[in-house]
Amino acid sequence: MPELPEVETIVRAYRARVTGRRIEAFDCHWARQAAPSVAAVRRGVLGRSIEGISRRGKFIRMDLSGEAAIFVHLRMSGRFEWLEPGGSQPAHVRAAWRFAGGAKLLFCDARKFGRIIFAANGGDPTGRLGIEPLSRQFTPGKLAEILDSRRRRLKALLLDQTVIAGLGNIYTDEALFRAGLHPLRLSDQVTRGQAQLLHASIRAVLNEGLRRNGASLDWVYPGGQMQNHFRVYGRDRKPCVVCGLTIKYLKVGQRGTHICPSCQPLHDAPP
DNA sequence: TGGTATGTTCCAAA
DNA sequence: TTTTGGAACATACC
Repeated sequence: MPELPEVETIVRAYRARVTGRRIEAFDCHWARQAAPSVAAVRRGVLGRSIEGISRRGKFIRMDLSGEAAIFVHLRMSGRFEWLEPGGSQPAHVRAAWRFAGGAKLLFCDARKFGRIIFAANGGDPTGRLGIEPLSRQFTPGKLAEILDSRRRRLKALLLDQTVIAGLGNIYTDEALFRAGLHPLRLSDQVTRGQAQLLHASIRAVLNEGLRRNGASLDWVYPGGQMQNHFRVYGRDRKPCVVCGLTIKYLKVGQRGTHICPSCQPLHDAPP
């Protein structure tokens, strides 16, 4: 489900609620979602306080007292819910942290793909992630270097979290559309000028997603508005907002992909 | 009923 | 060595 803007929105929404809370209990009902194990996570978090919450790529990181941290990846359908004592349980609760006072942070996940990882000195699952696309280090030159040093389809490259961390299927389609680049174009066949445009497009779609609190497409992630401002994602068989031609749906590396065949040519026109 | 889903990982094949 | 394809994970929705 969530990509960088959605995860960041969740982190911001929960920051005030979880910061400073002392964890009194942890449980997880679907064992494979907790790593290294449910018992290890419980042992690790019990008695510690949450000192901060942040995002790295699509991971949520909760720093704990005593040099430890919890990492949560929501994958396709994970979400957080807040439960006050006496409140009613939402559907698909897979794990819960109970704090002093009785309030609970719930981890709900219909598809059970999400992960909760406890790390004490090392074992940080975000270590393999690529550059943050909204960071100062992500420059047009850096993107050009990333594209040049490989020969991969643009869509596959942008979705690769070890290269750039945080883009998912939606924002990748939106960024490629705004840059006028076909998802199947090979990365080393992108000109310097196109790389610059792609860089600006990536930042623009992510920033717009943040401004609109993410995109809400189904029951999984509520509250966002970005779904009302897609230019290409989910618009197959509808007219392109730029040229009016019909938006096409194709599969690229098992992922549904939306393009305007006219605005996103596979090859540059000869001079 | 079958196809589809905002994600990642693992292995085989090219 | 690098890149891609397919399956797997598990469930809900239309």
